Amino acid sequence: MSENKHLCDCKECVIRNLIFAHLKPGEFEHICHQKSEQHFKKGQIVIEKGQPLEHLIYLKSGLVKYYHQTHDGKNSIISISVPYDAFPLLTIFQNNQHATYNMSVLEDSTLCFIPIELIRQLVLNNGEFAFDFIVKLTETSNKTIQHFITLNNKNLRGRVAYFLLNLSNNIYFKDTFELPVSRKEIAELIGMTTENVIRTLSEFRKEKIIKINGKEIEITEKDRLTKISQYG
Amino acid sequence: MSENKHLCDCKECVIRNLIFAHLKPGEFEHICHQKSEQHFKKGQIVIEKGQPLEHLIYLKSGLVKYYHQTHDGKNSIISISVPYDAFPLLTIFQNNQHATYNMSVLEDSTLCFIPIELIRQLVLNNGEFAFDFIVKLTETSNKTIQHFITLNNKNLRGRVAYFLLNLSNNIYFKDTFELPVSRKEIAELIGMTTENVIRTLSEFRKEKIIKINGKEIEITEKDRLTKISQYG
DNA sequence: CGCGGCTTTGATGTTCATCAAGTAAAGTGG
DNA sequence: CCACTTTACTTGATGAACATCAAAGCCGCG
Repeated sequence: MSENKHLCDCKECVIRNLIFAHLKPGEFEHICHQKSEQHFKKGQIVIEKGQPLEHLIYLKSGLVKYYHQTHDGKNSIISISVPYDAFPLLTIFQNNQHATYNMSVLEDSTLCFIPIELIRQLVLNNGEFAFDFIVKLTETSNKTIQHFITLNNKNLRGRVAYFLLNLSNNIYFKDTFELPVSRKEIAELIGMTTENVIRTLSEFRKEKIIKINGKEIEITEKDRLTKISQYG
Repeated sequence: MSENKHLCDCKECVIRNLIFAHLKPGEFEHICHQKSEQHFKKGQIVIEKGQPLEHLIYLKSGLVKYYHQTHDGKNSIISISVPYDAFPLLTIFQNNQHATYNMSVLEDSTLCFIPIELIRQLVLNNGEFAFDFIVKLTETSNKTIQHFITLNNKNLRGRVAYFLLNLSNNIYFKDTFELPVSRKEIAELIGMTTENVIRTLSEFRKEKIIKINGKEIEITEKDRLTKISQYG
């Protein structure tokens, strides 16, 4: 490629290395010109179940949740996504292009919108891209299914422990961190009531397994927490 | 293609219309020569979690289950697959080619084994195939996730009703049918104990919503069953 | 014909959701 | 910036839903 005054900022984007690793230069430019970025404020709803879906919606910065709402208004969080997570891949290419889940923003976030038609063309014309796409899709799908299986085999203490350990080991990579979500959202994610999330956290505090200061959590006895999570 | 004495029997196979709709003639022959068929008897295990996975394992006839086993030996059934179901797609192309779930046979079954490498080549070289593959993958994944969400939002009566209606409406397309699984397997599929599955079925019988004769079920009051499934 | 797995029902206990009530924190409008 | 309102958090008490335990009948299979 020759030099270009307006360097496409997609080139800096980490997504590139995740699902766009095998793009040819022309394809890359194309995406860059058709994509758009949008900012959302905490709490804003990005898309609701049933709405027409015309873009692959990717998280550049911030935090989002995908959730399901029952007829009586109870929410179940299916996944909380950090930037460059592959979960959005699961939500496109399905029954006549309508959103399967609700998506809203947990923190102020920047989202990237890429027309689905563009992705479809890439799949059709670039085998390596298609393969990468499938691998990511499979991994994400299995991770999500595994999440549900795991929860169904744990009691309340096990679930809360599992949630805390997941944050510590897979997201923040340290033992002290800020909870990115409310107690209510924890409850919706791990399938219990808000009261019982709080109760269980308090128990852990009294048992000196964790320290709590508002949204700040410090895991002081990771071994015990791990055992509780494994439950037996 | 010129005439061929040994017509490939894949040509008759329904799978063709599901994920192999867009194969070019040469590709088709190739699959046909590399695939192999195997018969399994009721109860036999086809593959266990962690074993190397070298084939896309497709169900031609019979019934199989994919399940997860906890450390203390309890099973959760993730999916029960009828012939030509797309669930097997979810199980290939993942972390270094090892099985994610256990797979065993619920009835005497015929399975078709297609080398994964062959599928990979198809994805790389045939964009339409890749696209079909992705759509099926997405649909199956969402159906499975939906299964878990649905269960988590139902009480025991709702779950059993949902299970029966699923068989009646989506599998057998009639109101009288043979249960293809034991009470224990129903329990493992919808996340409750065997005793409570039986108890709930008995309740429905006493309430004259269904008739039971061993494994034969007749749904006599589908409306009420549907309401119970919707729960509220 | 007897053994083991599947099925069924009842009795009991535990886990968890629900209800209630109060405190702390965080928006909101004047 | 403060009064006001709303939302988030916390703890305790209660009851319902469900798992577990126990015991017996049934069926298929060697």
